[in-house]
Amino acid sequence: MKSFSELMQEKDFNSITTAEIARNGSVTEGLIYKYFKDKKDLLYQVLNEHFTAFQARVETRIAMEESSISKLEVIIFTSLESYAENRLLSKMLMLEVRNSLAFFNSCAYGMVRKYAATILEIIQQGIASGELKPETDPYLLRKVILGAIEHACLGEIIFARELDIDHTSSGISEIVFNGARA
Amino acid sequence: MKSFSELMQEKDFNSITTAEIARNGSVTEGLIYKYFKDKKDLLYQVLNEHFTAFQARVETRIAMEESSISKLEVIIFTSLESYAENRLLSKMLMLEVRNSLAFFNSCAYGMVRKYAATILEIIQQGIASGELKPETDPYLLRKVILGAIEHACLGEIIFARELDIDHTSSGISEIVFNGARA
DNA sequence: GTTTGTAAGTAAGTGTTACTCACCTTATTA
DNA sequence: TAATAAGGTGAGTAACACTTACTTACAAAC
Repeated sequence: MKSFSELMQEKDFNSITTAEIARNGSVTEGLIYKYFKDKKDLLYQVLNEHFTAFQARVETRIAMEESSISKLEVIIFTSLESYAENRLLSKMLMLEVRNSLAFFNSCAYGMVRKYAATILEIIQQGIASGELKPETDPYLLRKVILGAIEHACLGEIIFARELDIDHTSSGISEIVFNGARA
Repeated sequence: MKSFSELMQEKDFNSITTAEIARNGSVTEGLIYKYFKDKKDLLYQVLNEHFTAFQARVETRIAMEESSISKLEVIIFTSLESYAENRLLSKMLMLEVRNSLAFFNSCAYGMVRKYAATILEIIQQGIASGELKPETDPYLLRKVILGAIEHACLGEIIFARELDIDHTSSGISEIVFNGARA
């Protein structure tokens, strides 16, 4: 996993060969398959470690917020921050991970679900407390938030443009919570 | 392209072999490479046809709307409709196309840019006419809309769940234009 | 202190698959 | 009619993920 993570800093998933991973890790190719089902399984386990750390960071931060909306704002900000901090990993996540159905059975996807569950709970609390409109579909609001976060980073990640986290996260929050209509 | 489109109805991109495409199209493998740079180029040209048809449909419909917001609502609805109508193609688009940088140099991506440009123009008109808040970042609003559309379909497409177009599109519009805050 | 079971590790494959290339055949045109 | 290009072929090749038969290290159990 260490060897693979190192190589991920240099090149994308399909360009990394199992021979390279083995060589870089000073083991033989065969050994990889003693510990990992296949090359993708190796990737998913690396992602799982990353997601676990991210989830911990998110939970620490939202514990410090009072209102549901400010919790959601913190989630938006922290997500963007994480994308910006781990550009190569994010690129892999957005471009290469989802293209296999195996991902959706992996432990890494389990962490994604946990993250999504956290967001849903906050939204439901917000509706219950009257902060959010009672007619809001919580699942749909979650989708809009997650979609906005991801799409906001997509272009900047792919084309290696810099990402203004503050402007982007406050802009998303403004649109999602207050609406774009004048 | 016809042969490849047929196979796309059955299985995903990586599972379709060039040998199969050739056999199904009653030509030899070598011939494919006379007309297409590689396997992905073939995919991109199929996508390009699809995007061109979609763009035409969108433009016809928005020409019938007066306000910027209703034009954008039409775009949201039409996009969801297109995803729902072409589930396999959409799956490929969301899961398999983006994972290669070559896509971003393809003619298919050119159509995506055109679609994005259409949305941006409408947003800018909306700001100019006072329909949308003057402080709105048009690029960010576009990202939120596009991200919301895509993410709203993602789960339903991947896990083959049915997609309620009316509920989803009106829900997205409500959040994006009026905000979720009570 | 030897046996036994298992985990760690290896080297040499194999099968699949995208892609190439030298060559043939049919149409077009000067 | 000859030249040229376009349409088409089939046998190959290189790369690469993955397998397998085998060896070594090293505990604990008897």
